[in-house]
Amino acid sequence: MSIALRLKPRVRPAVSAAVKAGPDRLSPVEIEFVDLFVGLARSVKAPKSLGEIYALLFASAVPLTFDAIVRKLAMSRGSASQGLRLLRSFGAVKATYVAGDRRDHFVAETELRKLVSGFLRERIAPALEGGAERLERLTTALAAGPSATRRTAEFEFLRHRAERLQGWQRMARESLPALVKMLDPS
Amino acid sequence: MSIALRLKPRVRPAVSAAVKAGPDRLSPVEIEFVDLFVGLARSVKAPKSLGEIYALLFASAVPLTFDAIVRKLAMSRGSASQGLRLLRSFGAVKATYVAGDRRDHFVAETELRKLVSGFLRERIAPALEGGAERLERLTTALAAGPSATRRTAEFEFLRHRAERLQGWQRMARESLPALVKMLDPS
DNA sequence: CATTTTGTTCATTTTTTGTTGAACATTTCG
DNA sequence: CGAAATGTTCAACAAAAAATGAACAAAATG
Repeated sequence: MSIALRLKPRVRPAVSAAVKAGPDRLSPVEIEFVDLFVGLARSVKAPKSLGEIYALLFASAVPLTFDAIVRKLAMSRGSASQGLRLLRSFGAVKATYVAGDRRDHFVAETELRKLVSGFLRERIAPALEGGAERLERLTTALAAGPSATRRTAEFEFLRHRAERLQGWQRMARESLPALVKMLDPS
Repeated sequence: MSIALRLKPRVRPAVSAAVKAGPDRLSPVEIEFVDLFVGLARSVKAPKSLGEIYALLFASAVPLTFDAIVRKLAMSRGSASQGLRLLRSFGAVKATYVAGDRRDHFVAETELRKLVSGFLRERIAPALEGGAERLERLTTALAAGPSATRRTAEFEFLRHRAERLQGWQRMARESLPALVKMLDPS
């Protein structure tokens, strides 16, 4: 593919060549960034490719195109596409417009507050909602009365535990936003 | 195996039978608990078995033996063993002593504060440490000087980004404990 | 001691998750 | 319009993670 590019006769558009090409290999420093972020990704049990992509953007002073990401990370288009989608859904990456180039150009969002709140919004909040739903079902099943459970003491215990779960939910709804707020200034 | 048990002639020891056996099937309410906790486990990308075990203990008024867990959840001994180990490492499950029974008896820890702090201690803290280590390496690679990177502007940018990472670490070290503290009272 | 009970380890199998790449839109350009 | 550029989707493949169960260790029991 790079061969095809080279073979294609082109007028040298002064700057464009340097901008478009760039080295296909990661610099030592970039490798360190990638290494670091891949480690972080793994620790959150996110796909490695996410870490790679984010690292590359984090370490880039200029917005990078889809193609640049694919080339520099030697990664499939499919992974890049899906990785970028996820990163965007988390608000960890933004697409910026670059004049004179119809391709998307991506930039890393580096504000910790935004990253965390994106993570909470996309990963944690849904789980909490799902939990709330199930908790209702549980309460219903429980409300079927002591008839469902043999002894009343047992029944009372379960009711107590269900309440404990509600307490957890309340805590989560209160303290997670507080945590985000805590990350605000420097 | 269950056949072998049945074939083995036994004197009925009055109470012991009921204590030892218990229903091998989950009650509808227990199923709801398991369902809920398996969902939570998945959302944290923890193995399903963790959720099952914790749910069972959470919904049990009495400490359960290893064997009871294996039977009620119809799960392999291997999974139960590993699951319990992990849960204990998180402080989510405690082993209690029960007189006249040499087997371990397990109870769920239900204080959200303890669960979260265990999670942070076992899963997040190590990641942060690893990150710190890599960040040092990165800083070193960067300190190799602008010589390593072509332009000084680029170099300055990378230095800036590395500092940003240090900021993240500081934030994490400060706010995570604060979050735990926030979960304390009711 | 030999035996049973209780639980752990670990090689293997199963399941889940991530990656790849080619086919398929869609848009731009000449 | 036809060709090229740019991305996305998805079926097939690969890698990683989890579950299984039999072999093993340790402790208690008789």
